Amino acid sequence: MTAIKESSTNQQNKQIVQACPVTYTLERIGGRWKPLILYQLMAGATRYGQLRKAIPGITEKMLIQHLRELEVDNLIVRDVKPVVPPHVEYSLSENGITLTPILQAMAEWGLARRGI
Amino acid sequence: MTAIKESSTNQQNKQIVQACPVTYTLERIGGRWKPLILYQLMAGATRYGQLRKAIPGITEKMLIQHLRELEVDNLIVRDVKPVVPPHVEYSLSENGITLTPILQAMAEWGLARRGI
DNA sequence: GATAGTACTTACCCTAAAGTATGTACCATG
DNA sequence: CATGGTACATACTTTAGGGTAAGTACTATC
Repeated sequence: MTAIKESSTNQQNKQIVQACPVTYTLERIGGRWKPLILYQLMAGATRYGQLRKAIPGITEKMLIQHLRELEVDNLIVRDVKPVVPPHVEYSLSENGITLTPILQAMAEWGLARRGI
Repeated sequence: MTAIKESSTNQQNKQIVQACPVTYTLERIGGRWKPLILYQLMAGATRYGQLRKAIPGITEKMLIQHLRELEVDNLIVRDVKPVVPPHVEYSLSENGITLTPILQAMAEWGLARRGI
């Protein structure tokens, strides 16, 4: 139960800025680790532990937090196998798959501009 | 003269994450107001004051800060006419123009997913 | 000499995002 | 009954991005 905050200018501006559809999109795929997570999942369904190993530097808190956000935004699917020890697989949703051309375009653009 | 900071994990992770070309791209076009600024400039060269009026909510500090970053990243060009009162025009650089298909793709994606 | 108009600049504050550290649940195995 | 393995959860701290408010430079015009 998060309290309703007084609308600070910061909050107001968040709303204003969301009128821009590009901003809307950036808010779904932004965040420090989301591109890396999405990249991993573009290669196919992946377990939680695999993601953690595949993305050096990410903490468990950040990993799970971003996974939850991506799930809420309907970009990925979380599949829990009812076994023990737990086995949880993440994969791109149909909606998430529609991001791949955009991510690829951004990857190409980035590769072409930076030094290495 | 900004002091050289001890490499906090936060800093380290920034480096790590930049290995991802998508992250590199997002860092150029991210920031709350950059998409809106770029959108305005996609319509053609625009003066500082026009930008400020065209983007409701933005403060002068944020506008100039983002303009400077975009200029440093060679995405926009700053053209100062030597008159008084000052007359400064901003426009997309050739490099900046290469972003338009990506921004358009993101705009379409965003428009298709959100409510209104 | 006060005001206006454009394009900034700078010192300070506040908050949201990211990071740290530790704990939980479940069962199998030794 | 302690340990290991998987997939989380949560309280707390730090940092960087964004916002506030006020000031600057230049000249023309009243």
